[in-house]
Amino acid sequence: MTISLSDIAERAGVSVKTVSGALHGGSARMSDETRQKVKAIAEELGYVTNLAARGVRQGWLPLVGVVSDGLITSPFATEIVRGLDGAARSAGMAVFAVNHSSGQSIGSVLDEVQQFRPRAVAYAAMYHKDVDLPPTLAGSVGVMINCREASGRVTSLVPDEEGGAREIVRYLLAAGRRRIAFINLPGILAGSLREKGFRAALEEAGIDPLGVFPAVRRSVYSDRAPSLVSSHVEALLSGQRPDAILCGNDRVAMEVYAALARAGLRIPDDIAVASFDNQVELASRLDPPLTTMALPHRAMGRLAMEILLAGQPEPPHLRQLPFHLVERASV
Amino acid sequence: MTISLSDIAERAGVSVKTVSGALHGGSARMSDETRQKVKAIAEELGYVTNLAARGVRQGWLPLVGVVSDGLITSPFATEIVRGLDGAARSAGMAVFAVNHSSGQSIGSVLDEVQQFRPRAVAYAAMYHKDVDLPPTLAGSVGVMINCREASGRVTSLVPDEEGGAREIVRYLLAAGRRRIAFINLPGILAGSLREKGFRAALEEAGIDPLGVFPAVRRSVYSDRAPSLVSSHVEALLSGQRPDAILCGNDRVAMEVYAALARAGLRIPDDIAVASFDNQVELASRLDPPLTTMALPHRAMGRLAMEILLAGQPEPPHLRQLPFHLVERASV
DNA sequence: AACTAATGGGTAATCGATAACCCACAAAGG
DNA sequence: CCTTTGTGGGTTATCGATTACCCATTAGTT
Repeated sequence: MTISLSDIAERAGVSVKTVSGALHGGSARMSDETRQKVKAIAEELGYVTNLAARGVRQGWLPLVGVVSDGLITSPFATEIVRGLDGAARSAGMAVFAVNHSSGQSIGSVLDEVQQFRPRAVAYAAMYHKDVDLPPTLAGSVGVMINCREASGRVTSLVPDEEGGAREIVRYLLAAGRRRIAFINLPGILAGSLREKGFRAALEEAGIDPLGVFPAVRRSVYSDRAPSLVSSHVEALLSGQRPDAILCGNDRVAMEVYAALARAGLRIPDDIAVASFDNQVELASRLDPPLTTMALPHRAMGRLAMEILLAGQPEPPHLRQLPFHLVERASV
Repeated sequence: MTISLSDIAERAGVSVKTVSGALHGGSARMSDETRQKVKAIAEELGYVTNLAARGVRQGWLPLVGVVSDGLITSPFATEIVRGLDGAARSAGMAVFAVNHSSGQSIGSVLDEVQQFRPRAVAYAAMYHKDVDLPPTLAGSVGVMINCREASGRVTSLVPDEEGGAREIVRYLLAAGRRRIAFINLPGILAGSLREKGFRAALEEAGIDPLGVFPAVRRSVYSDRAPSLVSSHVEALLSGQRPDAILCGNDRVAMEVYAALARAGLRIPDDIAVASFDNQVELASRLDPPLTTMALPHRAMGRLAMEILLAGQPEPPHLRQLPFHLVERASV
């Protein structure tokens, strides 16, 4: 029971193509009078463009498909969508997000998206990782976000983990800290890259790292299992006490805060704490508020959309985007 | 350069309609041989259904539009989408999320969605609130999620705040707690409804509440502003000490934990702490893990989709969904 | 053997919007 | 006065899939 162009045409006493031209074809030649009349009638009837119909003709819908590795759930991932959405909107496109649940193959999810004939498709990972796209599918994905595509056939946007780690360590050094420890996230790509940056920054200052510890996350399903973070902190404090602890993420920092509080140490006077993520709700509410490196999620989203919608695609490459230091009171 | 039914038809030496029947019309009468041959060729050519084309004919695309009040950003809101998505998937529908940014009118966002001719549209709020849908638009929204529609023209699904509060208080009472305080969230609908439940549960047990405090959130933009939560806790401790503190959400609970730690009190031995939200990342990581009432977000999403896709719509009504107690170690 | 019924499949219209093409008319130029 | 140019707008084909309708063949009935 929706209104179509022909309803408007009939009512206005003109042809369908004239209505189409008046409403959508910006430059279609036609008297201003006709255009106004058609627009008025369209408005009156409550006409809403049928993009499906246009899509058949055009061969695509004004959609950009975003296949994400798991549901867009984390606060950082949301930032990716925010970046994508902003850029898409200004190009008259809508973002169509589909999650790649663990049971499915990438191919089947991509097919699911392709059914809607999107203008372009991106693949986004929830955390920085390596992703293998089957060779046949490389052509249907325009950009990989927050992950490195192994074959190099697709442009990938990732955070510059190494550079980010270097920057925060330099910042700690500039603040006069010398005995710096790193409670890192184990077993993930970001962790190993950051460790490289961490060591490089200390090396260039001629300082030895006080230690790099893996922080095992406390599983959601075993609430009673103690975290390794506090034992790492205790180990650190029992030796040559550090004057700064760099944490793999804000949640680790939260545990570090608790452990330091138990030991009666003040932040940042006795020990500075810094981390990665800038999970605002958490970082800004800790006491003292946490200094942390914000991931370039929004920028990755925005850039991804620009690449997707650009007429002339660049040759595939890996692009590393810089972190952004958020200074609060913990250093 | 995509494959269409006619490409397959040509290759198979049959008509387009036969191909259509073989691939999509499950019950179309046709020899098994033909069907298999067509399917094989479709597979070989990598055919992907063009939903836009089907959509023109059908009058709608297999999409359910979800207009959300701000970007789907909070972890709880994600649960709504998860619920919607699961139910949509099993009905062969995809969820098309569009965010209602503050600058836009609801009408214009709805039009934006309607352009894609979705099968149904829902409106979801990020936190429990009242929403006024302009009368003209009431017809185009099938369900309101996490908000109450004022006119009563649209079915609304909301958490049963009052019941949830009653339940957690009864739980505290059952655990032997008698002097219970409530550090609530001020100025929001959920807060006032929970307060009713809080008082009701205590009243039915013949116990006076130890106090209800509004907790002013520390603004993200003024990191240095002290939270009122800790002063509330201090006030509580200086009087007749409570044996349980119910918190408006997990973040408030986090601040309460910190304040109690400073006062040298143990949880739950000296004071039990409970709250609302079940923000898993936070609640399960606090020490001790936090007992909290989980919001029925996933259930609201699932039920919303069922209502949207049900053939026979019920008359509009307000439906309150129960919270779910997540027992951890803080009580 | 003729007639009905079922089966397999083709023809062509249709959905709504767009676009290539054509036509009628008026103004301008020679 | 005739031709050119431009302007406003209609005709009709098209995109890809679906569907109402029709036709041919074969199997089953009497």
